[in-house]
Amino acid sequence: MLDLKFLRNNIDLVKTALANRGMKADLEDFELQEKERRRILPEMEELKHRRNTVSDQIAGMKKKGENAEDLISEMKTVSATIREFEQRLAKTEDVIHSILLEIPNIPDESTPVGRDESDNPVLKTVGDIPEFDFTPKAHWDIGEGLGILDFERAAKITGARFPLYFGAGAAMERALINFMLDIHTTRHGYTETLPPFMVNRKTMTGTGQLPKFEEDLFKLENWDYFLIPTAEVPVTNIFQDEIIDEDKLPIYYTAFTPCFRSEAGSHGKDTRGLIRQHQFNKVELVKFVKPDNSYEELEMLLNNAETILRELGLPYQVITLCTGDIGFSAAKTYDIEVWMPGQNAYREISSCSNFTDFQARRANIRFKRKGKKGTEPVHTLNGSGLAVGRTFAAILENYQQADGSVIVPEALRPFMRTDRIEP
RNA sequence: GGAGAGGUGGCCGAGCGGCUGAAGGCCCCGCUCUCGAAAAGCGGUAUCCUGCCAAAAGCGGGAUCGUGGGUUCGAAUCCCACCCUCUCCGCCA
Repeated sequence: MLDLKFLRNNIDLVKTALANRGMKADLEDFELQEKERRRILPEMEELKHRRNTVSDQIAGMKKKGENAEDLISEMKTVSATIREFEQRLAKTEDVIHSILLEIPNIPDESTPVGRDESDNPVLKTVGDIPEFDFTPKAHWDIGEGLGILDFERAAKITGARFPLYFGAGAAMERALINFMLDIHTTRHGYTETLPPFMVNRKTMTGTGQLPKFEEDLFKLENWDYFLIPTAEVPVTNIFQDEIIDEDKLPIYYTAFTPCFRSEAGSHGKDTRGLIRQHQFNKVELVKFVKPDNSYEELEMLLNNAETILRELGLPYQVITLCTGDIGFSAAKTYDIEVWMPGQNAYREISSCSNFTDFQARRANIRFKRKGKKGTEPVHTLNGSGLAVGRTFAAILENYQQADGSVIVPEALRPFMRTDRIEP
């Protein structure tokens, strides 16, 4: 959410930002409603002021045993008028608030202007792409060949786009989760958390999934609860409506959770394999920081996510998302894309973003500077560290052997009972 | 599911129709005392919106005692609904 005063004073800047994102919002209506609000407000407050002073007066008179009937009857009509003003004000404030909730964050100056994903510049490429003296297979063929993945039975149990792991496959998924959490907690200074996997509407609004993107979420019947699409949602909202002490910042949290996404509008995309599932596992990194250095923190966060890929020996590239491709709540985003030999392409495996004060304002997460008056919204950041299912797929494809077996990356071996997965 | 208790400032906790943005305490920040510290003493210390102001500071106004309604000239205090927490009983991983 943008700051009301900021928006009021920078309408043109916001218009440009929206145009760069290829979107528009009803800023004309906003200006109209905001003008209306500021017309009603002083009138109403003046009446309330009168009511407050006269009520005191009545109290004084009653104490002395004087008759206050005239004042009381006057205040009856004043109160009725106030009630009318309040209703009108509530209406315009509702409209303003709902417009505000639908305006995306302003991209940072360093976010390149562009139309869509084809305009995302590559920032760097890391690691050597493996060479094969046979035609590398896709991970779903490898996994099914090894008997560690079974999409057909998963579809029987639930439906399309659900994973089912067996044996060494299930063990490797678990090993990856432990491996990632261990690195982030022991080497990168994150505190492990294990949050709820369902959240309420307010929490979903806090991070920006609602109100605009409800169709992307799974919602429970008879409950106003949603399955989380990422741990970002429950973890960022840990400090919802709180004022954090300045010396507690920065706060780093990591969390393993399953993620649930309806993938509305992705029909026909990535229909096979682990890339696009309704349920997948992810280790997430979340930061609460002071505004002063949030972009430095983003670089560190990106590096924390990259570490996992480097440790696993997986080749990848980092791209900067352009204004046309960046998410609703983000001001700047790096995507990490892992090399998938079976598809001869880089595929997204992590997304690291600085949300600046956008989520903090929605979720009302503030901090207080020592010796200074008032509060400020914190800056929130998050990134996948990493998407576990996609990491699993990347390992199968990059470490596959001619005989159909898969070598377990060295860093992962302490977490597994084997150094090779064989049929 | 049944019975009861309760939600007040950063924290603890009093208030139960007007003089209460809210006693008292703690935390924190200044100052005094001290070579310095501790202790003690004094003072300050909520948030949001809004007017004056280029802005900051400051001053003025409004709002906020779980949330939303209601009663009243006036509500933290009374009434209704909802949410949440705790205790006991039942059920259950």
